[in-house]
Amino acid sequence: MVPLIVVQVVVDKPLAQGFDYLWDAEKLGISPQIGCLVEVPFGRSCLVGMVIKVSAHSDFENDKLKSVAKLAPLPPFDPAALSLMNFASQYYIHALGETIIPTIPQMWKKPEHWEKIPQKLIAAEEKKRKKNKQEKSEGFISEVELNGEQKQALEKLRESNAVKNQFKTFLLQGQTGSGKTAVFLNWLSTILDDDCAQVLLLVPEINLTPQLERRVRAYFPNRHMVVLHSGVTEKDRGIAWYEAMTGRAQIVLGTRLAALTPLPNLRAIVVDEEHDPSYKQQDGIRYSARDLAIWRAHDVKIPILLSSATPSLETWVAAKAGRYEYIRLDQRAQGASLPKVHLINTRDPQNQYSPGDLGRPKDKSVVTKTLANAINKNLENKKQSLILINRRGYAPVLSCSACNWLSKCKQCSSYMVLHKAGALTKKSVLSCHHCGLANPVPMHCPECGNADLKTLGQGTQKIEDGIDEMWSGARVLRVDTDSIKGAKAAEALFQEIHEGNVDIVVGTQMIAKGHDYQNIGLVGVLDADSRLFSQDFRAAERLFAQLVQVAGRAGRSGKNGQAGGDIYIETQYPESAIFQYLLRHDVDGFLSHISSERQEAGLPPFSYQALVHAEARSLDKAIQFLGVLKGHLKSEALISKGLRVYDPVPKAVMRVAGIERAQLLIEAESRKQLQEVLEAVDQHLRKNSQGRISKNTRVRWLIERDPIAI
DNA sequence: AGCACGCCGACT
DNA sequence: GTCGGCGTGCTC
Repeated sequence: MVPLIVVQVVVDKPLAQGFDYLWDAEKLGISPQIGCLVEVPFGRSCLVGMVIKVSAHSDFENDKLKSVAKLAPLPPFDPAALSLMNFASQYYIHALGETIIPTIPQMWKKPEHWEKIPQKLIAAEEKKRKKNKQEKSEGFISEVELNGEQKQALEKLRESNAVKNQFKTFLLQGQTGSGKTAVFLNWLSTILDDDCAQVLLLVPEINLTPQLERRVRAYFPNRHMVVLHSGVTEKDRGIAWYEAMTGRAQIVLGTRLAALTPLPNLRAIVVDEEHDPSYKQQDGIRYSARDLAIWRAHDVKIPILLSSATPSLETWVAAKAGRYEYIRLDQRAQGASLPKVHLINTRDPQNQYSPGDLGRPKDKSVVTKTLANAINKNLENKKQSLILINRRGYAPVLSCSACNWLSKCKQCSSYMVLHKAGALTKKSVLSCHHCGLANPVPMHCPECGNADLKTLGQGTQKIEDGIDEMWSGARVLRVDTDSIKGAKAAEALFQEIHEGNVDIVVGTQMIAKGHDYQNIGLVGVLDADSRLFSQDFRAAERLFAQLVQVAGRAGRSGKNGQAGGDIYIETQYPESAIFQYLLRHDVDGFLSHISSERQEAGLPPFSYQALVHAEARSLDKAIQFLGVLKGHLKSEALISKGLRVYDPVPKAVMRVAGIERAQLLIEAESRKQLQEVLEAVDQHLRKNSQGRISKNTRVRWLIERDPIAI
């Protein structure tokens, strides 16, 4: 009698349990191991799943057990990868199968192709060997070129290398141009002296450019590096992931999705621009790649470095409290100087055009006179200007001058944005940025028939038009997600800027991310006020970080003792604290200021939050559903001291694509307390749901831990 | 989640 | 008579 081998498998379904299967060792070739990727019959179809338990018996009726159909040609996940998955699943209240399976590239989730994979890998290897020779690298700054401060920072980091198996979190804080990248790349390169070691370098969802990739590569000419981000093709991603999880790739450079890649020989992690909101996954399992990276470093006892010019308050507070080792770079490397910040009070008539002014445009100017003069001067100096406006399209709303009609979206509680015809779009449209609905632009008001429709507000297109008109001789380029279709187009546009074929760039925040420009003399920010008074308590923190970042783009040009650039911010509220700290480049002052504000209000990082999201056909149903949930928590005495459950409220954008949305905020004094209540919420909701839809009310729900927007 | 089964209304 | 609505239950 052959002994029974039973494996427990989790699949990509919102089911908390695993399912038992028989393991036919003869058919599958080897004995089962935890972490194996398998194909199993499930219901009437087949699914890929992961083995999470191996045993000799099953609690399930043994004669109803099915057998594992296939085994992937993949080594099992290493124990650390599995413990990371387990942690993420518990912490973010997400089924284990739904946590693991989506992190596996598509290439490995097609059992019908598993036989062919070994050949594919060999072919890819061949192809790469040929290509490898042509790869360029640039931007290498050797250790001897580092300034004193950088050397000291590197020394501190290296001290941690000397102690094996030690978890330590570092915060490397330094303004743009202080040479943070050179410090951590030199650090990683010493860690990679060990041939087996793997390092993970996380970067935000910037348009990962060949530029950045080349720079990292320059430091590790003899090391095997892979890149993982959404722009990498499925096939390349599958291979890169395989090389990472088998320990062959020594450097893994990637965006948040790389944070969940198994790395059996991981020795160090760097999270660059650690404050960046794109580290937070916004659908499926809503994890923070930065937080998971820290947990991971702790779990496998390795150092982790968080790097930023404007750390998140969470990180900054931890560093101040001594929980993280705090390393500062306060000088600017390579002689670059800080940009000068100018606040333009838009309410001051001196800053605006008056009727008799020379050079005044026919229509209302899209920029203040003061900014226009600065742009003029900058043009004369043969420098490029960057104009920032965080609004795509021509105008955010279309309105009727006779009645009160506004271009509201039929399906959402938001307005449709006017996009004018251009190089990429043949026709002008009214488009909803929430549901994607696009309608032709009406010639007459749909309500009263009036032909005089007016635009309200301004977006990148309108600014581009206005700038074009005011500086007809200048070469103007617009950069936003509308002007960039596909990563190649992006690279081409940035190339234009780098080569100096553009005088004025108009764009959204995306132009400030990740790119080092050499000839930007001026940055103008047009819509800072729109984010000054937001409902979201983190809005100020985010705006400040973005402004510091764009300011840094201007400063870059101040190399070799030249004057740094200028940043002009148009605002009605120049006296507000955020701008005053920016004026003095006082990052710590600002963080200290919002830190005490948060502490007083009991907000994160001085408390821990979670949201329960609810979606339904009617808002009442969603609110009621959350109200009932709150009632249940109360009646079961789950709301203890130190825990606050707020009243359910509609979401900021209440309706999207016809679905009404509400949320319930839960706030706790400790992580443990929050964990307990969230597990109770999950259990209770699960009991009355199929998947994530409540049985009787048909409300779809979702728990989100550590939300970054409320 | 996805799918089958099952029990009630307006239709070729 | 049946096509189809979605309430309920199951997936090893």
